[in-house]
Amino acid sequence: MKKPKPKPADLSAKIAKNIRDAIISGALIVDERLPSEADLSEQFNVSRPTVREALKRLAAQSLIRTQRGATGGAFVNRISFQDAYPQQITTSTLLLSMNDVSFDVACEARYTLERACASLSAARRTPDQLASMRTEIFRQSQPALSDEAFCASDVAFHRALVDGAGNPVLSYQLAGAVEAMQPLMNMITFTARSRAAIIDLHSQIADALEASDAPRVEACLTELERYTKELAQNVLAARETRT
Amino acid sequence: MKKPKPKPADLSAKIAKNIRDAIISGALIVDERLPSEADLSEQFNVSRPTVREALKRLAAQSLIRTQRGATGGAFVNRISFQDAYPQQITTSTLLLSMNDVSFDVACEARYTLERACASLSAARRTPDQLASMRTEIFRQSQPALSDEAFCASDVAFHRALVDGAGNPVLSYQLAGAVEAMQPLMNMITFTARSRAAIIDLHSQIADALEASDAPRVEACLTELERYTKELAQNVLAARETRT
DNA sequence: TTGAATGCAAATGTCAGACAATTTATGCTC
DNA sequence: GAGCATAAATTGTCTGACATTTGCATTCAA
Repeated sequence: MKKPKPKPADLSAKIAKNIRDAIISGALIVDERLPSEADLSEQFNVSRPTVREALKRLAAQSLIRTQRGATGGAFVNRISFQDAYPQQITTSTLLLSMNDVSFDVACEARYTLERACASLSAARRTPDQLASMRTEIFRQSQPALSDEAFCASDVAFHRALVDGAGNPVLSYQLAGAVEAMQPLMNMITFTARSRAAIIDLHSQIADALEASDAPRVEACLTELERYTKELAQNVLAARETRT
Repeated sequence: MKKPKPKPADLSAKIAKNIRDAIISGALIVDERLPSEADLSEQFNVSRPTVREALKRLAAQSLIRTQRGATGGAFVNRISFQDAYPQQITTSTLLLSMNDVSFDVACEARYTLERACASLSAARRTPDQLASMRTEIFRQSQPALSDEAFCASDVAFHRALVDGAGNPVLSYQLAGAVEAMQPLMNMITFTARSRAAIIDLHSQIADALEASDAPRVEACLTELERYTKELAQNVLAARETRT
C-alpha cells in the first residue's frame, strides 16, 4: 500500500491542496489575486461549484479571502496571529474534549509551557502588562463575580503573563493551551476559600514579575498547578460519592 | 459598533459557524451523523450547493468527515492529535513566513518551549525514545547526508526529545514550533564544522537524558540555541557583504 | 434453506446554466 | 472638471439534473 490513507480524494480537495501547496511554497505571494472562479474551473477542468468548494476550504483556514465586485476575487491572505488564535483555540478545545485527555495531563502541559515564559516575562514585562495583571487580580477579588467571569479573568491574567515574554510566537503557542483549558477549569466550582488562595498566588506572581524574580514566578506557578490539580481531584471525588 | 468586524457573513459561513458551534458545545457528539445535505438545505432555507460549501469549510478543519452511499452522510469527526499536526504546522509555517518574524524570535520561542520539556523528558523518556535519538545522531554523523536530510533528522531528534515528556498535549503544542522552524533552519548551510558542533550537543543531550540530568539538558539546549543564532547571524552577515 | 446475484434507494459528488448582489471603471452630461 | 448613470466583472446563490457509491432487500437458483 502506497499510503496509509489512499483516499480517492474529491476534486475539490485536490484543487484545494494544489492551491494550498502553491501558497506554502511561495508560488503565490501575499495579497496576490487568484484567477477568477471561471478561469480556475477552466484550468482545472471542473465546474464552478467544485472550484468554489475548494476555495471555501482554503477560506476556512484563512489562507484566502474573497471580495466581490469588478476588481474582486480571491486573494492570498496574510495570516495574522490574530486570525490564527481562534482556530488554534477551537482545535485545542476539541482535542481535549474528544480525546479523553485527563485534567492532570492538560494541566501539566499548560503550566509547563507557562513556566517556560516566566524568566522571559520577568525580564521584559512592561508596566502596562503588570497593570493588566493587577486589574485582573482586583476583579477576581470581587465576591459578586460569577464563576464564569472569574475564570475569564483568570485566563486574562495568565495571558498577560505570557504576553509579558514579548515573543509573539510564544504568545500564539500558549494561547491554545491556556484558553482551551478554560472549559475544563469551569468544571471546578470555586469556593470563596479556593478563590482566595488563587488570588494570593496571582498577587505573588505579579509581585515577583515586578521584582524580576523569575525563580519565584516559576515556584508560584508550580504551586498553582499543584493546587489546581488538588481542587480538581476534590471535585471529582465529590462527584464519585454523589454517584 | 457592536463588533469590530460586522462582516455581512456569507450564508455558507453562517451555516458553518452554526454547525461548528453545535459541535463545540457538545450538542453534536462524536460520530453523530448530520442531517443529509437535502435536509440541511431545507432547515436553513438555502440551496444544496450553499450547504455543501459550509460542510467543506468544516471538513477543511477536520471537524466532519463525509461518506458516500446509502448510509453515508456527514459525521462529526473525532479530531486526533495526528489529524491536528499538519494543520498546526501549516499555520505555524505561514505565520512565520508571512509576518516577518525574525529568526531570533522564532528560535527563542522554539528553544524556550523545548527547554520546558527537558525536566519531564529527563524523568520519563523511554528506552525507545533514547534509541531514536541515538539513531538520529548516528545518521547526522554521515558526511554524505544532504543538508535537507540533516535538517529532517534534526527535527526527528528534537521531536523524540519532546515526546519523551510523555504528554501528548505538550507534543502537539511543540510540533508546530519545532516543525515550522525547519524551513528557516534550512537557510543555514551547514559546514562540516557546524555539523560536528551540533552533533556533539545532541550527544550531550542524549547522555543527559539517559542520566536523568534535567539541568544539563536545559543547559545544552540553551547552548544549542545560542549556537544556532550565531550560525544564522553569520549567514545573514555573509549575505550582506555579497550584496 | 442457504447463498449469491441483482436491483433499488439514499446519499454524496459533479455539472451546467441562470440570476442576484456588489464593486469598480467608464463614459456621458452639464 | 465634477457628478451621475451605466456597463462590466466577479462572487454569491439558486435550480435542476446526472453520476457514483454504498447498503439493503429481494429474488432466484443450488
